[in-house]
Formats: sequence, structure tokens, C-alpha cells
Amino acid sequence: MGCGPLIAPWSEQMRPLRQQIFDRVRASGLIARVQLAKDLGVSPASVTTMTSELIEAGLIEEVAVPRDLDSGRGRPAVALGVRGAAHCVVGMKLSDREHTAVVVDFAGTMLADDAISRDPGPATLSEMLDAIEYLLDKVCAKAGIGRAALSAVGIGVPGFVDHTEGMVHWSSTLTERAVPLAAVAQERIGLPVTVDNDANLVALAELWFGAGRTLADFAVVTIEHGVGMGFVMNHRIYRGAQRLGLELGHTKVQLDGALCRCGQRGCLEAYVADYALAREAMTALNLNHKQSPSVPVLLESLYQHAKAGNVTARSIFRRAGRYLALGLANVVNLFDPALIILSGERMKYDYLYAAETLAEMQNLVINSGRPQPPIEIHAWGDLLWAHGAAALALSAVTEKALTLQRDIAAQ
Amino acid sequence: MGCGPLIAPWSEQMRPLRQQIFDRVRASGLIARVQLAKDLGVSPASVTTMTSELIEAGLIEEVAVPRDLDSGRGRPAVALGVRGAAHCVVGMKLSDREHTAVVVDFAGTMLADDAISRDPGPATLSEMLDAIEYLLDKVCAKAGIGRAALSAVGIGVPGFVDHTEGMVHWSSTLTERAVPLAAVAQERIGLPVTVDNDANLVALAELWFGAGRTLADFAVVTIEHGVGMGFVMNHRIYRGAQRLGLELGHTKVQLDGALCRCGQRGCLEAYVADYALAREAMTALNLNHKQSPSVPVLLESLYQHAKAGNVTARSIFRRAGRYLALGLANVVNLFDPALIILSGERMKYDYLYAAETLAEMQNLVINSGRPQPPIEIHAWGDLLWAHGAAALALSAVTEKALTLQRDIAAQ
DNA sequence: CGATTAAATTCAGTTGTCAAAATAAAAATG
DNA sequence: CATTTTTATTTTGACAACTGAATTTAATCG
Repeated sequence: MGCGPLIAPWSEQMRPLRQQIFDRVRASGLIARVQLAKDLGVSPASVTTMTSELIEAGLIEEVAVPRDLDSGRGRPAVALGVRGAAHCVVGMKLSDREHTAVVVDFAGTMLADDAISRDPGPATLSEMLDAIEYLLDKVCAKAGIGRAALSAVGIGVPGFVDHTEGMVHWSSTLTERAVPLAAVAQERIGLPVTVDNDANLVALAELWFGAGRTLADFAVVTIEHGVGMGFVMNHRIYRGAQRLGLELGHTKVQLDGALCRCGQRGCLEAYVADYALAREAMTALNLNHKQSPSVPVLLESLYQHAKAGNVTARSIFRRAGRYLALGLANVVNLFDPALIILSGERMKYDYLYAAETLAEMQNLVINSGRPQPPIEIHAWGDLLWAHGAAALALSAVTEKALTLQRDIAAQ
Repeated sequence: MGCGPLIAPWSEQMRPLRQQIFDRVRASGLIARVQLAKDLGVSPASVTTMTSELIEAGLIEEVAVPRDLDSGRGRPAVALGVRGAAHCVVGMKLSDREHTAVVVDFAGTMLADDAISRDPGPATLSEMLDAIEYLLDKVCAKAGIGRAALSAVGIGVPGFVDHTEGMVHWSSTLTERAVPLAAVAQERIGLPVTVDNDANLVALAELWFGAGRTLADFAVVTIEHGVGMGFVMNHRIYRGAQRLGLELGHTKVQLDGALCRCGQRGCLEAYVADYALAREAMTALNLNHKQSPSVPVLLESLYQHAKAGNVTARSIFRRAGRYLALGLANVVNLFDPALIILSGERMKYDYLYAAETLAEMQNLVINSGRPQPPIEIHAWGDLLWAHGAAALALSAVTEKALTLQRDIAAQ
């Protein structure tokens, strides 16, 4: 009886004009009221009402712009911008050998950044909390503000993270499992905390600050200690039904293939992640376990050997590149994104994305007669990831500020 | 300057209450006004206004329901239902060896179905149009209505189909390429025509009539002449940036693997589609090309041999099953759907989804500690696909009817 | 200094929605 | 059988969001 999808009420949330205007102002940096009205397709009258409310609430402000020289006639437009001073947030990326943090104001301007290094391997929850608190205070000091001046903190962790629940089910940086990190950290530092998977952070960073700002659908692939992926669909991060994110690194590229640290065989990660390259490097460079150097040192050495013409070293990168090509081709075949962004520290080993590799990828994508998605390489470091975490915190703060303001306006 | 996603105005279309109410009525089959108000979270007053407009327009109607025996007190609710007689549409699935069609009324009730068989292989556009017109009149006659009583026709075609443009870029059933099928067919039969990829149709059928009605995100995998996939995300078919749909059949499961009919190597399809099984069957059953039977006959024979204990025949299904497991595991790892539906005629060869295969799949999915998505096997035939095509036509008609009604209400 | 141009604001009117009251239709009760 | 209770629907008046048109403001141009 009956047919058609049973859509839950408000599953498709309509965004109130207040939020549309605010988002547009922040996205544009500086924008005049007329332009806002045109862009959003609403009357100038509505824009006036909404913006004056937002100005009243201290969320946006009129900004004096130096004379616009070329076009002259008529009353000059006054630019609106987000009032940066309204809020400050911290974004933090926790990774295996470094924790990075940034302080960002409400307008998205970076006020300070900092990082602390750490010993690789998992830490206990209390150690992690100590590190978070220490880094938080350090970066705040650098920005010249107190912890109390912050409105929220966003934290990115590698592993299985449930953003909506604030739960870290498993992470390579934690000894414990199923840690409600958002709640625990919030308790510890006395500020609202949002957590997410680190690959999603890069996608968020690209969506907020980078190449993805004008795209509805794109994919971000990160290659670091593991291989991660974030997918933006209809301007929003897609997290899947279990909300643990997408596991490109553990898609199978070979039946009964190489052993992965997840315990399975044939995972993409087992061919292209840094630990996979490192273990082959051990063999190639004829090292035994007693003399094993750190992974970055090992990879650097492998890279130098490959550059110098060492055939074995080259073949290691070559194979990794071929499997990466296969993995990316599958992403294109399955998601058909408008853009693929390759990100992560390891992208500096250009063997991974040599012309050869990219050409191979083109050949593995089904030829539908349409152009293939462009691929961009962003070898930016941890700072980008931390920016993503800041975006996470910013959107939380923004939502709170706007709904609060709506309630005030309502009564 | 500026940060945050630049969302196009109305990219996130809010659905007007009129449409929400209509959709809900159709989805529920029969529903009282009070229940509508509760489900949609709006006041009964609004429901009254909207429903009386919709009744006025002849889109829905009050339905007399036999006494509700158990619950008694109070004024009895009057049920509302879609007025089936308001519109009729035809859904049609064109495939390699058969064309299937259904007539469906505005409420989604099937009035008639029919099919014509055809010789395998591509046809010219004019042959295809002849077949479409012939089948259309045949199924209309069976339903006892004239062609003029129809409001729209939905057509599903295998291959690269751009739904929004109504363009068939390539299809195994057409000799020509880049055919604007929607426009051409519309011209020929004098009715609005919508076209889509056949895998998307199955997803649409599940979304409108089947297991997907209550789910926001799920995947449908079809195994027939090729391997196709449709993905529903947030209650809507995801088509990708190029709008040609998702090519699960051409994801690579083996570097330098088996040859696929697309010309590339290692495609999933080259291991599990019927032509892949058929070519191995030729070898296994020791046939030469002169005596080659048709693909279904060959597969049936292979299946019988496997059941009878023929080791070679079994190994063919076994390998296909293993690669299918790998392909499905990748879908889970990359999309994390709430449900996977396996559909298609070939699903009757249960070797493909033997307990063994499904178990293997479980082992290939990354273990995040969360339960894995359930898998359902729907071996329903072409009728389901045609229903999907009907849903396609229905949504087109509905949208037109509702916006028309809005405009009338407005002036 | 007017005339012109374009941005921003004001204001009256329309629309969509709701809360509350009124009305309607049944069962339960005395 | 009339009255009360219960629940569904409709009516009504109010309100908030938004718009169109007119008005005000702030600049340039002749």
C-alpha cells in the first residue's frame, strides 16, 4: 500500500534566510547588500532586515573599503563582512608523530599556529588529554588570548571516528577503544569539543578554504600513515550509514594480496601507505630489524636511491603507484567526482603521482566519452588538516550563534 | 578572502508543504489528516488548507474506509489517498533480449504489464523507436486505455545515460552513439519521455516500491549482461558529476586481469557478468564456436553441471563469487550503505551468493566494530525494472502537476 | 548647484503558517 | 433517548517572513 520514498520530516532541512545570508557573507569575505540580494535571489528589503539583525547581534559588521576607483556613479555600496572578533576557535590535528593546532577567528582568519612532536605509537587517553590541553594553551598563548576567549575546539583523529556521537571507536593514536573523546575533552578543557576523522578534516578544509569551495561533489584522498578518503556531496561531507567515514585504504585491490595492518589481505593501504613502502624498503636496502631507522628516514633514503637509479627502489614506488592508480580509478568509476584532490605529506614522493601513474589511472577509468575529473596535488602539511578541524569548530559555533540569535529575535 | 562553501542559491531546494503533503499521502497509501499533521510536524490547520486545495485539483481524494472496529471513540478520521485516475504513466525497460513495460496509475497501482522479446545485439534507433511504439500500444491496449490517456513515459536503457539531458551516450542495445533519446521518443509518441540508466531504475524501484522506502542511503547492485549499480543517498539517486551513473562493473579488481568487453582488463564485470561466465563455460564444457548455444542456455547448462558436481564448472562459479565478494566489500568500504540489494535475473544462480561468498565478503570488509550492512537478494525479473521506469515517469508527472497547481493557486 | 545614478531603507500588503476556538461525528453514559 | 466524552476537522484571527514600490541617502557628472 502506497509508494514513493518515506522521507522523514525535515530530513531536507531548509536553511532559514538568516543562515543563508550569514554563510554567504562569510563565504564572500566582503560583500555588499545588493550583491547578497542578487546572489540569494531575495529582495533587498529582506537583506536589510536580516543584516541589521546580524549586525545588532555583533556577528557581522560594515567594513569601510578604500574608494572603488573605476565605477563611480550612484550611492556606493557598503561592504559587509563577518566580525572576526565575535568568536575564536581552535582546530587541532592529532597524528602519529605530531600534533598541530591553529587559532582561527570567526571570519576564518588564522591568528596563530603551533605544533608539538611526539613519539610514534598509541598513547593512553590521559596522555592524549594532557597533550591536547598543553597544545591548546601553547597556541592560545601564541595568539595572545586566554583559553576563556575561545568558543569551541575541533579535533581530528585518525581512525574510526563517529562525528555525530563524538566517539572514537578506534584510533592508531589511542590505546583505548570506544572513547567518547568529544565529551571527555570537553570536560577536561571546559569548552565545546567536536571530533572527526582526519580524512574528513582535509575534505572540510578544502570545502571551507580551498579548491572545493565552488564544487558540490569532490573527493579528497590522503596518503600518510594510512590511506584515507573524504567525500563531499552536495556541499556536505558524506559519512555513510554508520557515520564512520569511507575506508578507501581498505578497499581490496588484490585477492589474497599483501598483508595490511588491519589484518586483512590485499588492501590498497598495504601497497601505498608509508608503512607498506617502509617494509619493502627494509628488504630493498638490506636492513635488519635491529638497525631499523624511523619511517620518514627510511622513506627518504628509499626515495634517494630511486632517484639515483636503484632499480629495486624504483620498482617499489612503481608498484605503489600502479595500485594507487587502480584505487583512484575505482573512486572515479564509483563516485564520479568533479575533482579529486590528493593530499598528505607523502605526496612529496612524486613517484606516487608521476605522469606515468596518472596516465595509468586514466586508462583504468571506464571511458564514457566524457572528460575525466581533474586531479590536484596538495602537498600541504598538517596545517591544512588543523584548518579543517577549525572549520569543524567554526560551523558548530556558527550554528549555535545563529539559532541563539533566532530565538532572541523570536521572543 | 572569505571561507566556507559557496552554496548556490536553492541548491538545497526546500520542498513546499504542498509537495511534502502529497508525497506523504502517496507514500502512505491511505492516511488521515491528523496523522499527516503529526508526521510532518505541521498544524492540522495547514493540512486542511493544503489537502482541500489538492482535492480541489483532483490530485488526492477522500476514501471511505470500512469501519475501524477496535478503536472507537471520537469523530472517525477520514482517510486520504492519491486519486489514481488523475494520471496514467508507462514504464519501459529495454534490454538485450526483451523489452518490458507496465502501465501504472497516479497512485502507483499497476494496471497492466506486457513484454516483447527481441534478437540480442544492438538495434538502430529507428528499430528501437518502432519497438517502443509497438510495446506502448500493446500494453495500453491490455490496460484498456488509449495512448492519449497517458501523461508520461519512462524508459530505462543499459549503458551510459544522462538522465537530466535525456541523452543516451552509448548503449549495448543501440548502434548509434549520443542519441537524444528522450527528445526523439517524445517526438515520435507524442508524450513526455524521461530516460535513465537501467541500474538506476532498479534503485528507483526499490526506493518507490521496495525495501528502500524507509532508508536514506542504500546501494543496489544488478548482475545481468553487465554489472550495474545504483546508489540512493539522502532519499535521492546519486548520479555523479557527469551524471552518467556509477560503474561498479568496471571497477578494477585485478591489475592486468581478465579482458572486459569495455576493452580494459581486470574489470569486475569480466569475472562475474553473464558473458564472462559464458565464455568460461565454453571452455569448461568443451564447446567450439560453431556449436555455441545462447548465453542463457549455456549458463543453465553450466549451472546444472556445477550442481551435479562438475569441479571445473563449480570453480567458474566459485571464482566469480569470490570476485563478486571483493566488489561488494569495496562498495561497503567506500559507501557504507544501510542496505545492499542484489538484483537481476542471474541472481538465480545461487552460487553467486552462496553462504561461502557472503562470508568471504564479510571478511573483506574492514572491521570497524559496527555491524555490517544487511544484504538482500531480489531475484525479481524485468517487471521490477519497468516499475522503476514508471516511478521515473511518475515523479516527472507529479512535479509538473504540483507546480502547475501552485501557479493556479497563486494567481 | 541641480540632475543623475545606484544603494539602502521604509512601509504597506501578501503569503504561509499556527494557536485557539468552534464545529462535527462518532461512542459511552446515565 | 438525551447528554457527555472523545477525537477529527474546519474556521478564525494573529503573526512572522518576505516582497514590491516608493522613498531616502550618498555619491558622481555636467
